[in-house]
Amino acid sequence: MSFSVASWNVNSIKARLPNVADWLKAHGPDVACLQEIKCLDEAFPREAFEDLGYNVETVGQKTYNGVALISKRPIEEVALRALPGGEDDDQARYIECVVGTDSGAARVASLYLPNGNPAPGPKFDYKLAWMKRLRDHADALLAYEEPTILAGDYNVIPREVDVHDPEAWADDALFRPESRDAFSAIKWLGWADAFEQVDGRADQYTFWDYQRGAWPKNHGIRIDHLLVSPQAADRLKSVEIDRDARGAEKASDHAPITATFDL
DNA sequence: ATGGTAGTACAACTA
Repeated sequence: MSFSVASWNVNSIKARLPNVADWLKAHGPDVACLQEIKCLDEAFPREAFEDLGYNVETVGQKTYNGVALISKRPIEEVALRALPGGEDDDQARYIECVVGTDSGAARVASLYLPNGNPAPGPKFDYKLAWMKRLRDHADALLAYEEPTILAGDYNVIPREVDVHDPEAWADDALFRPESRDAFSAIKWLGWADAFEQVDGRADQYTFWDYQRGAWPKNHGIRIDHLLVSPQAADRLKSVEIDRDARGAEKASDHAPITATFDL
């Protein structure tokens, strides 16, 4: 039995609907975790996805942020519409659902971790605080001993080999030691980076800036990740980054990344 | 060292 989960920062679902719909028709993952939908829940084009066979859950926000989780499998429960511990945090960055699989169920989250630039500063402080909340929640989730996939735009470059020019990014919030250490600390709780688990090659990017010809020059970074619990890691079959989606007309600056499980 | 692009929304912010 096959169960696939994709993560894609679409950079506005309204601007990207043709790209996303075409991609879903061609690839059809069981679950797609979308980030930066940049619209309120009522403005999300849910019918377009329902017509493709997806159930739709969103945590939207006007202009910025916003996440969606769409699933061909039944959504048995919307477990969370925000990351715990953020009483004064009104940014739409997290949704967590339980979806049915052929072998039972899987827990899947779509998350959009704060960018954090410029660093240092209040935005960087917010990023690190959000990562601490994510760590605490990720630790709690492991106790369920379920197949769990935390998919999203983490805005963290984990390794030197995940950026075309490490020196140029040294002071960036996406590559600073504090960000990388916080990401590493989550993994050391017992989570695996799906890409590193099955591939781990250097120079495999998921984001290329619109500026400075980053895409044609392949000046990219790997910041979109699927962290998987042991019960999902044991069933992980493959991971694919779809660069073709980044090369399309009117593309998002992120490429989708898909993990496939024997679940 | 600056500016280059894209999206939202119509000025300026985010990335």
